[in-house]
Amino acid sequence: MPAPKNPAAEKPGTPARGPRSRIQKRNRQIILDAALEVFSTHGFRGATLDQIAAQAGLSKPNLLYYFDSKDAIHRDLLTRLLDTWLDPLRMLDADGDPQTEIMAYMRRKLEMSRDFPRESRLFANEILQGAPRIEEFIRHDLRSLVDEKAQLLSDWSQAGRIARVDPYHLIFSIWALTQHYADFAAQIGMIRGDSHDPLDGAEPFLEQLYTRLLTP
Amino acid sequence: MPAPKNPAAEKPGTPARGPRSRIQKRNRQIILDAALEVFSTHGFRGATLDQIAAQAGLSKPNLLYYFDSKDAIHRDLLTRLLDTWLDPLRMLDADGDPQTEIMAYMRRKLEMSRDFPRESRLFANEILQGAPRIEEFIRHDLRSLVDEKAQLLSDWSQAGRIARVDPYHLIFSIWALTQHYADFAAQIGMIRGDSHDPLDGAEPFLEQLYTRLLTP
DNA sequence: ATCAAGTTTGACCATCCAGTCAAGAACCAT
DNA sequence: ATGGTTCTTGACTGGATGGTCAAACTTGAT
Repeated sequence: MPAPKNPAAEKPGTPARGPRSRIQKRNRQIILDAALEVFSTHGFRGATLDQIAAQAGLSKPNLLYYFDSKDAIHRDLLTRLLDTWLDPLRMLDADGDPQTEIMAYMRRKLEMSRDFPRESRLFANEILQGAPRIEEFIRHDLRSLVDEKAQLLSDWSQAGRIARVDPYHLIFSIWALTQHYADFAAQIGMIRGDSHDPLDGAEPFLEQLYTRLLTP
Repeated sequence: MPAPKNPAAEKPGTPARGPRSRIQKRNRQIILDAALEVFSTHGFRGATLDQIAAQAGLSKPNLLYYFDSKDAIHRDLLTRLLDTWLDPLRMLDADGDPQTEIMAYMRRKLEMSRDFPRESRLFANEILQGAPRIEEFIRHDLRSLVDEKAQLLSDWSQAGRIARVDPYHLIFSIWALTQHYADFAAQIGMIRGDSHDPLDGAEPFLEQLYTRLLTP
């Protein structure tokens, strides 16, 4: 009298906390990487499981052995992304030198565009669609962090340690300028030549820009 | 013996150059407006004809009476968009005062983000997906325009009429900073409060930023 | 009023796509 | 080697979606 299903061995997805075998770990990573590639360029609805499966070199049913659904893959990617998305801004240190700190923040964000352009595009896709899946994150985690750091920037500004600038727009400008190099890389490549690194020259330019903007 | 089809009266779409009746003109406009709304937030594949039909208050077959296909609607929107997308940069006048001209360009782009945020998001969606449908436009029209204006900026820079800046990154920075307010409006709204106008304070900030950047 | 052209739609079709399932293949502890 | 577990997949299903069509309705010139 066999049980209708193996009771303990559910889908490895959500219930089993950590991937057990080496195969699990490896394949889940392969799938997430393939899915990041596909979701970041086609958006959630524009991506198909077949595309992701092909990209991963696995069969579609095999994807669904490792993840409960297309949505679960996407959610997993977003969760991992958001975990680290705030870090650069979090590191803005109230005790450091204002200009140095802001410059370092800009540089960290630029590095993220260089090292994780697909993650940036995944995020951009989500925001473009009205951020339905990460609304809570933005309204709470991101908002409170931004409010806190804007206050810090405002204090620095008041104290004359940086020029008088609107702190929110200062933060938005860093987001816009750095993420642009990841999100619009296709356009930049077509304009400057595809062999050209889109980020070439970006850092000196942004350093010049923010030095001039922030110096009191 | 009626002809199997009315021979001259094809689909009003491509063949008939201009919409004839008042109804044609009105409904095509309604459809394009609805489609812009839906495509700009969901992307091409994420949008459905049913969504567009509902938004337009028309039936799905009726959409397809006015346009040959989903793709035709999208193509029409993009074509109309690209027609005007270059205008702000085109207006950058070699005979004007450099700082005034660049500032005016920035302001025109910011106005476009204010007045046509959906068009900006439609464009952003297209670029995020690797610009498959507008690659030719970018590689030829946009690229040659940017090259030309970059040369102009470079000349101004060499002549000491503006600070020494990388002309390409200067242009990209204007794109990034202005389009961000349209493309990431959802995020800005969630951070600053949805009742708050996302663009509030943007113009003074950008004026300050570019004044400081460009003054020699 | 009449009728031909233009407009609208319910019903339908073919394809695509997320997700299922049962059977088979690979793995691994003994 | 053996047997239970984990992994893999071909074949399938149900629903969504782009697009068709013929029949009906509306419009406007006469």
